[in-house]
Amino acid sequence: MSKRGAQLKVIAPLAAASARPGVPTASARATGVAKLARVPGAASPNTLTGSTQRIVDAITTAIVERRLMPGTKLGEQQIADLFKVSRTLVRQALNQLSRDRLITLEPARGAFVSQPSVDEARQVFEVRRLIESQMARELCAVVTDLQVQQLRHHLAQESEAVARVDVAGRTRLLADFHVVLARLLGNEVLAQLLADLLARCSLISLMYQSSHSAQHSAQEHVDIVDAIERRDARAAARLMSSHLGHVERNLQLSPRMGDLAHVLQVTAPAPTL
Amino acid sequence: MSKRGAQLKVIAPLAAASARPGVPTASARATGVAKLARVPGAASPNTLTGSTQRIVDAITTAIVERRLMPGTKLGEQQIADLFKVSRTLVRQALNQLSRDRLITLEPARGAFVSQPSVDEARQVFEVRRLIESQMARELCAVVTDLQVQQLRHHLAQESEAVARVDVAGRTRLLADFHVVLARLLGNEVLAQLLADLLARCSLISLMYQSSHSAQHSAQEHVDIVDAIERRDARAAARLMSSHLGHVERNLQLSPRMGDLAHVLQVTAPAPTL
DNA sequence: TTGGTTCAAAGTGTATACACTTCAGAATAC
DNA sequence: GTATTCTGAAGTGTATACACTTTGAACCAA
Repeated sequence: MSKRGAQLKVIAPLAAASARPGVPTASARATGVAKLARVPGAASPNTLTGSTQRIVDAITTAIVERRLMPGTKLGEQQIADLFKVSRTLVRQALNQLSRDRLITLEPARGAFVSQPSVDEARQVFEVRRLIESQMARELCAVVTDLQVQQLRHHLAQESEAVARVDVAGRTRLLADFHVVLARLLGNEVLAQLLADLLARCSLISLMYQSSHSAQHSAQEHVDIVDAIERRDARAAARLMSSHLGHVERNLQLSPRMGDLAHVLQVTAPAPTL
Repeated sequence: MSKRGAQLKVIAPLAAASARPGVPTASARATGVAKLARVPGAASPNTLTGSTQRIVDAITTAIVERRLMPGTKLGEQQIADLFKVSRTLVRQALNQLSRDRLITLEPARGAFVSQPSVDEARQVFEVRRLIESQMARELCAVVTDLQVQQLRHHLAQESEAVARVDVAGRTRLLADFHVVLARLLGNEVLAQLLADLLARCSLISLMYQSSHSAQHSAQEHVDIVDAIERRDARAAARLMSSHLGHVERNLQLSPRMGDLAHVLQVTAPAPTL
């Protein structure tokens, strides 16, 4: 009883200061939606409507920053109390999150942080390879020197975060790198699509205990930008592909001993069998 | 008053017989969600929960089959009455649809069938080219003879629908072709991603009056499958890319005379200026 | 102890109620 | 006659209420 109550305390700090900028994941959609609603001065009434977005962002961040583990139950009333809103808004938020595959809704049972299967993990990475290698290739044809500078700036931030062992920050930056590339193509649709995939990847890599060092990832990012700066399309595509390959191979996708849940393919509580 | 009431009658027939199978678009997600919820015998209780999915499917189909034109307002109570449910479920459905970009929610004003901008249209097609050309290339490496047969079967259905001028059917089949290709790669994540993009494309092509003949599309599909059968990766990718290029170029993306709404960049009702 | 049954607490699913915004038309001022 | 303000109907945003499902523990039987 009190156990479950404690589980969710992890979101509590976010309920207050959840307006933090720069969350790279699914919350990026907020920007897109705001863009579609061309109401000129609708900034402050948006804040009212955005109260469900606040919840989405908080939970997304909590998942990505590993404060909510896969399988955790998200009770509606519990979250409603934390954010001081009614279940109505919480349900809206949970629906959005389930659409992003960050949580799974089980009918009449509730919402749980998703436990992506090994298959799903492989597929997500395959899609990323497919999209991002091509993206890197095409970027070489249109990238400007100024944009390369922007990329360098991002890389600098990455290595800085790695150096000072800022786990949350570096995780965000390492993921952001890929969205930044997409955005350089001037294609917001692509950027959002990738942002969604990356949020799923965060969940996947925290579920399957990635052993891929942040240091290593950052270096591979540098290599990719080098290739892009040289306008070497083939190398850029190849490096991107192998980078994603490395990340994927460093996941413990073959179930390890001791990780009974994966071995037995059990999702949540064991069925009555 | 009665005018708006009449506008929405177009969904009415669907409210009854909306369980039609094979809608290729966003409703495909239903399958995915069902797959994630591994509850064994949860088929019949799902029907209850699926009452909001019924609404999503009906509206999706209505939009794709051009019975709901871009800009049409979707009043919550109106839809609720049609489907004999409360606004709660309607709002859930509208939220999902807005997530798919099929409708646009304007705060405190309501839901409208989306009017994708020219920019958005271009970006969606760019993403499709990026994804699908690569997809066709990779498919050549793994496709089996049996799968080629399946593709031939699909092509046969396409040309049949084209022959008997079954507009709704051929539209669905022509879009489905691309999802079928994705599914042959065995990647459900990719398939769903593409399904979403295709739903947006339906909206785009009906908004910008595509002049691309179904006949022509079907023939290009045949060419693509021919290349795949020969395992000619380069040709398959090139044909897919040019196919999508043709479809895009046949959209009236440069605003035509007489299409005041586009020329003036007005979204819905003209502002007070 | 093991297995099955019953029942109440907890939680989700849907409907309804109420507050607040938008919008159009009437009334008023100039 | 035009422009402005006011007002109420219509509609959206959020909260609350109630019905139904799930769940787990107590209880009983073998």
